[in-house]
Amino acid sequence: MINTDLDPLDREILKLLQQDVLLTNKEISYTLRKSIATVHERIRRLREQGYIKRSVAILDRKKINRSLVAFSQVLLNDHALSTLATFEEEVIKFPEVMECFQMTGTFDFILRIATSDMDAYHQFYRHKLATLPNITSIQSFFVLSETKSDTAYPL
Amino acid sequence: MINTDLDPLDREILKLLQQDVLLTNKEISYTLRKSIATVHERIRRLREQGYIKRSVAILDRKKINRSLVAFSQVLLNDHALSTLATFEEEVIKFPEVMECFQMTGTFDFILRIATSDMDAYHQFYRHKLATLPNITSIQSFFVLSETKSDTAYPL
DNA sequence: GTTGAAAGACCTAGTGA
DNA sequence: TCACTAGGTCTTTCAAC
Repeated sequence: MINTDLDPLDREILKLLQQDVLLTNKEISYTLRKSIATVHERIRRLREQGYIKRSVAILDRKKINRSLVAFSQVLLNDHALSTLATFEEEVIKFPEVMECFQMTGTFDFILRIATSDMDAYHQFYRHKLATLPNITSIQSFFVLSETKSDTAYPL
Repeated sequence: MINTDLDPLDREILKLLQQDVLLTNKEISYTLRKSIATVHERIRRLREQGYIKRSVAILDRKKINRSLVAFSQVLLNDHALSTLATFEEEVIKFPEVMECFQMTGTFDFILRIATSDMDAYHQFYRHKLATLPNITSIQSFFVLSETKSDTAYPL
């Protein structure tokens, strides 16, 4: 697919939808001084071409009993393809694991873990994460406060 | 406010909206075998009570030229309130900084940085991040691959 | 690519059960 | 909680520019 670059109107629409995807075409068209049909067509194209991957509700994690967030750095015994693949396959099955990235540097993976409290993290660590094969070390860091947490990319 | 706990219907609705917030009340009511009026009232309450914080479009970062993601661990010279506050105030102004968490452990903050490539990261590091006052050290790790990246909490 | 108009779908609030 | 209703809003399509 040709990477049809975004023009200024596309960018303005994406900025708005990154903040609030429930904005109506009418509201957007008013804000950007374009017709409803134009806005509608642009958004249809942005979805079809994959610029907009998903539209999701963001929950307040403290209200649903996920007050503790940890980042866990995992180092594996070796880097055989099967070792990496097995770790990835298994770790993403844990519901506590919100994100898993393979990394450059002094460890192999970084995980973002969300649990209700330290006790729940401990249970997760001891009975789930640490039981996976080929793990050399796990180092965990806990979030004290969220200074900024944004899903919107500047455009 | 009393923390009115979520009942099974609330949880099912939140599960669906975390995956796709554009589902119509009609579709949800069909899936969960409830009336549209019931679904409508539940969602209204979930928003009002703050369970649903925001509804956002998630973009494909590779398509908008943010291919490189880094985690940067920052250690400050001291932990005076003003030192912490100044760092936070300044760092969240950088558009490359998607997230900033104050952490427990051997460093003070972890940042998630999104840039177009390593050169852009280098520019950010050299001319923005490293110029902030009272920084002792910055250690950066780069994402090789995204194994899992979810905004939806299991319920 | 953009526009206005028109038809159909959906939202929302209300009533009564 | 549900079924039903009705007015108002929004989506989606399309011929025309």
